[in-house]
Amino acid sequence: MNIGQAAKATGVSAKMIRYYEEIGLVRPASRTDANYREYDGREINELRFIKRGRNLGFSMVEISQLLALWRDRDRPSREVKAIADRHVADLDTRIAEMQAMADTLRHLSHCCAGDGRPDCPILADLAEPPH
Amino acid sequence: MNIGQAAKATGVSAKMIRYYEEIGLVRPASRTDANYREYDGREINELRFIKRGRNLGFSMVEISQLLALWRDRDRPSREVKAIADRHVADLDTRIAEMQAMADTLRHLSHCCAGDGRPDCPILADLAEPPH
DNA sequence: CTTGACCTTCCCACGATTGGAAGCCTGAGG
DNA sequence: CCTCAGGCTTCCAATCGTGGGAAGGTCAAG
Repeated sequence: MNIGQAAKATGVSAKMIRYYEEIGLVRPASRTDANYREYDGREINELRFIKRGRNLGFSMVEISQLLALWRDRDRPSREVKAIADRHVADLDTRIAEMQAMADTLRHLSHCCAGDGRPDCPILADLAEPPH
Repeated sequence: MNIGQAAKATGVSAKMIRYYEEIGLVRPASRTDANYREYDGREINELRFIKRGRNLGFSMVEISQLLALWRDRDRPSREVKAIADRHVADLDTRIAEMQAMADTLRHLSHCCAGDGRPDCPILADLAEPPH
């Protein structure tokens, strides 16, 4: 299984697979005589793990920690949960921030005629000193 | 008013003020004999406008468009509203994505004992093929 | 053997921000 | 008047995760 097939099987692009190897997230793949990387089931599973982690919004650092815990059959689930909970808290913070932005803008947009005239509460708000 | 005072007055760091000038977001500041940038009320207002736009999550491109509309006293408010609405839609999309991540993780974390034992539904989910 | 589709490494770009180094300038106190 | 801290200048680099592309080697089907 070369890098292209691994990419197709995991949803991780070949570029990214090489990058993950470069930063030490996954072990360097073994090579064929022609210097092609080759992947087996174990590596495919790790790449899928990474992909799923990215889809859940984990940073590379967090994924690296999760991978380490996954590889360790004696891990305490406490540690996994801690990482997940911290990430959820982080997501919630960012969601709240974006929600506040969206709410503010929705209100301003609602008050904006949106026609050919220049008067615009959106610009008026942006021009105001940050309250 | 030099760049440090402008930074303090607007909440935009001196680094960023220089950067905004470099990319053409704001006009190059006039200079003193000693080659120091100097800022007056007009520029301070523009920097505040940018700051407020950033706080509302607009990209630099969007802010550049909003700034242009702000400077144009004959702008149709329709255009401002369109930019704002597009941004709100974008925020809503990203909020929904992050909400889905958070919900998934909350569920998994809730099912995880979080003690000294290795069994962990969070890792189990990450290891599964992306459904 | 040719051809096209792959692989390899290497460098560059994005967006927005921060950091640092080296060198000049300003302003306040001694 | 001199000095010293701190602010200004420019330039270069790093962040994070991803994608693009060039130049060259390799594989497989026709």
